[in-house]
Amino acid sequence: MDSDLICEDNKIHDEVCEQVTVDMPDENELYDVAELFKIFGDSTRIRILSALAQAEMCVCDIGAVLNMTKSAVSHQLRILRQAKLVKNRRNGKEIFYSLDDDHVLSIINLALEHIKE
Amino acid sequence: MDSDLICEDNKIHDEVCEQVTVDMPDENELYDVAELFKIFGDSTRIRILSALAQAEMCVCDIGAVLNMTKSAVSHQLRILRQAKLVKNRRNGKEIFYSLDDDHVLSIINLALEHIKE
DNA sequence: CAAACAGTTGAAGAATTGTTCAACTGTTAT
DNA sequence: ATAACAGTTGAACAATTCTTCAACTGTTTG
Repeated sequence: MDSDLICEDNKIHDEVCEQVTVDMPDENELYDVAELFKIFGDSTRIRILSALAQAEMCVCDIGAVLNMTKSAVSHQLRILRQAKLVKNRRNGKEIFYSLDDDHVLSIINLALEHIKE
Repeated sequence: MDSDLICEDNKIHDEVCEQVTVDMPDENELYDVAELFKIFGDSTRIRILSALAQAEMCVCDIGAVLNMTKSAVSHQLRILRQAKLVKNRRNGKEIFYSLDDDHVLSIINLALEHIKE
């Protein structure tokens, strides 16, 4: 990872590298962005979010709509909850989930647009 | 995955489920969106894309800026290439990479906005 | 209080993924 | 032609991740 790195000595390359290095967004921000995308990067979770985009739903019903066990749904909902992408409220035995933020949908929709090309 | 599924017989639930099922986006589209996000969901790739957002660069220089081996960079570039997120052109010994599409950046930037809250 | 249902949780196993290493291709310069 | 450099590739290994299963908590109802 040392002798393997740099192109032959070349001022133009060095200048570009330095400029890009300086202008790079904050390392931690990029890390957080990647973490966010990692959560979107699973078809099960995207399907859950798409379902919740249409109606507040309980775990059981999400499972019914997506043909998954309650357990599998619950595991994914925990991840979505920790990422603050969904919120929930209890009503008797049932726990209803909904999107936490409209931002979530705009990101998915932007990606959907990109796909259709 | 059968007896585990549906809430107690309840017309309201059934109606919501049916409506959501009908209105769900196409299964394959959601799958493709998840695949796209999966590619964004790695900090190495996000860093590469962020670097390329600022300047066209060769593999060596990307490695220098991000402190990675050429091999690791190349492996990730292949994934980005296959997803049509970056394009390349050869110039002598060097191969210069750049973003394939401005769409790419708007998705990342939207996510960056979401992060900052 | 006991049964029934909604939901959560942890462990286990399979599958996927990212990096490294070594060997390879392709281009340039001596 | 051969050495040197830029880049790619496949195998191997470690690490992460998703689902299933079984056991658990919490709430309602008989």
